[in-house]
Amino acid sequence: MNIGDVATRSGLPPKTIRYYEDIGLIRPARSANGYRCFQETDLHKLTFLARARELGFSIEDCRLLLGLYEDDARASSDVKALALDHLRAIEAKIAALEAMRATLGDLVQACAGDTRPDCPILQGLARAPDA
Amino acid sequence: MNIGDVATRSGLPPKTIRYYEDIGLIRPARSANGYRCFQETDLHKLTFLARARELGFSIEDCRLLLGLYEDDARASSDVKALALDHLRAIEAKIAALEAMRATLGDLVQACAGDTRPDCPILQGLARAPDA
DNA sequence: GCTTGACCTTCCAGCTGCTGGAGGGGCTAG
DNA sequence: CTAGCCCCTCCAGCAGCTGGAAGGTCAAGC
Repeated sequence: MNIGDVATRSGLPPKTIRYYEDIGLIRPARSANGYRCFQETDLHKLTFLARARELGFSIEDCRLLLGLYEDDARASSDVKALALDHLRAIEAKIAALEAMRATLGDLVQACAGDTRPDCPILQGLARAPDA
Repeated sequence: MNIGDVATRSGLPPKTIRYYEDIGLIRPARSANGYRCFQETDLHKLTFLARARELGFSIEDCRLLLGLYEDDARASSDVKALALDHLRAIEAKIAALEAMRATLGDLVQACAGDTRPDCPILQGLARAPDA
């Protein structure tokens, strides 16, 4: 398979696939003409990567996950620990965003949104956050 | 005031303040020795920026907000529109993260997390997302 | 007067995770 | 034999800083 085929099949753009090779996540073979020549296993790894990325895992996490994926002697506890850490990070991000939403939502609601210059949003930004 | 003072008072690192000058968000005066010389108005702008950033506004949004902040003839509707757009973006991010949390949470719960290699998390990543 | 140390300056490089584009080669069909 | 699509590499850039090098300045203490 050429890169275009695995791109279509994995859902990842060719550029991204080249990048993943660059940073050592995959090591596709090469044809005589220099084209990357992907096997089914490469495709599996790419779809695995695509899904891990969709779940928000960092590239370095993906590297570890891929290592575990390929290691038949892995302990599922290692995978779970990684996933749990990431889950906590996601939850922290959600909490931070929800705090933003709450504050911003209040400000937006307080703002008349008309032609006058008075604006609680700007006032809120200029004032101390908890004042 | 020197940069260290405004850094302490605004909560922004000196590096960030220099960066904000670089990209034209602020224009502090200079002392004879070349040091940046901040007025109270600069400090106000910096704290404004710090809070806008805390609420997740992009630098370009901050630039617009700062322009509105300084424009006595602004219409609050302009501010509100910007804030509302950003609020929608935050909500979209929350939704995306909550989808991740749900999927990842299910996988984590299904995983025994012991010394055996069987791992629903890895299986989930290898399998189609909706399959 | 001199040193020490904290502060200030500029500039360049790097982080994440791609993405766009330039400049060039290969391959297939008409 | 040319058109058009695919492939290649390499370099630059996005956001929003952050770290570090190399050097100037200033106040305090000896």
